Amino acid sequence: MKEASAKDRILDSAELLLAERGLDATSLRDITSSASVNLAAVNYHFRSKDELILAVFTRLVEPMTARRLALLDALPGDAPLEDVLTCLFRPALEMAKHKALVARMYVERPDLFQRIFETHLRPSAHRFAAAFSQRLPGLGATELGWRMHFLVGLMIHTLAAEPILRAISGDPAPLENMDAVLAKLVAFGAGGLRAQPTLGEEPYA
Amino acid sequence: MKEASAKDRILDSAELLLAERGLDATSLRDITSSASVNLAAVNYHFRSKDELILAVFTRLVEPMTARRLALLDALPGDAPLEDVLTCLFRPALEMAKHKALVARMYVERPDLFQRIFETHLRPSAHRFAAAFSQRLPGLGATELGWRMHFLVGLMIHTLAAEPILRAISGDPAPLENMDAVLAKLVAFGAGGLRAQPTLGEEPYA
DNA sequence: GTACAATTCAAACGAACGTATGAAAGAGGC
DNA sequence: GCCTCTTTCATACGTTCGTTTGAATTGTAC
Repeated sequence: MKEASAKDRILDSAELLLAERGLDATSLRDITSSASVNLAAVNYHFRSKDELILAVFTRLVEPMTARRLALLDALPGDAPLEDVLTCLFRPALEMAKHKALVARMYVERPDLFQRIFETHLRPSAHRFAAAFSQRLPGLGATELGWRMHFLVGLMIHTLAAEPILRAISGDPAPLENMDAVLAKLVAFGAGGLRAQPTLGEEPYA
Repeated sequence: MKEASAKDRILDSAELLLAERGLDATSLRDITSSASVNLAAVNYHFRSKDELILAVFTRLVEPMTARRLALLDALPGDAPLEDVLTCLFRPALEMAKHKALVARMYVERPDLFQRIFETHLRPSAHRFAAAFSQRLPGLGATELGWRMHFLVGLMIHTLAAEPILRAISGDPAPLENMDAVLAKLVAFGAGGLRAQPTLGEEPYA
């Protein structure tokens, strides 16, 4: 049993705590004491708290994107819309227990989120846009952009909502049954994508 | 032209700054200097920062709920699903320039959000659930609960996404044309609500 | 073993935060 | 005028934060 390096232990603890408590609310002291390393180790291995957050997020997003594209590539060309949505949603739901981090990043640090989006998310977004467009011939690029934006909303909200769902529903682990949640997400998303497009024109993307 | 009271000026400044910068990231000193009041005024008129946040949020949510119910009550019994969704979404989009506050509250302070939900949102949620259920006879209570959860996700995400949309699309005010956004939200939401329900059973609510 | 780089450590820095205090100023009734 | 209650004010308290420093320790190659 190899000991994990200090750098990795910091990443692990940060991933857990940042998702659990929030970005601002988690101090470097929380992280380093949880990781059993010295406080200064963060600024030695990473350069600042922001860079640490970025590293945590990158480590989380990179395999997710890879998995998404792998699933999409493995899909037959005539696969239904629902299957494409599954390729998009499943890897997000699979992200261990740290789903909330994406949502926190999204609203607390849009500046950092955008950096991740440009480098890791935008290329795969284009791939999915093409897959959707092929299956929704009546939809213009503008309308599709908005609808993909809505899909992101469904996803991020569901990832972030575990504590809320727990409080509201009383279920201690409402996202436990991943496949059931995934099925509901896919059904709703497909229904929304297939809706009759509106008439107004809006610039987007 | 009557001068606004210190209490109201604090609420106004807090509403603006909290939505703009985030809950933790906005200090009481930011708020009081923007409102041109003494720092101690916050702890005099409200008891703490948390109570101030709660007051800001309550002042925002109360008329929104009232407007929602008013719109819903004015709806003919045979109005289509889309009209019910409009009653739900329009008041949210109408909330001046401080829409992002709802989303920030949602992910940064779920504890405070839940207090607001219980007192101001849950009753109207039941009214809307009934309106939806009546128009979607095939949908069980569990499935409807999840789909309303998805609707909240659409809404909160759209409210929160202005800075992201601005960064991604380049449009300086992508939510400016409220009616167009509303139409897209309603179309997508109605499509999702009408989708074929999944088979799995999940406890909810 | 010795030299050199990489890592860890305890300790401290200045800044910013929410909150509290007690005196000063203002408003209204008499 | 004076008394009382409300509101404002400057100032300070104690805490926590991200970051830095310089010495101690560990690892590695010769």
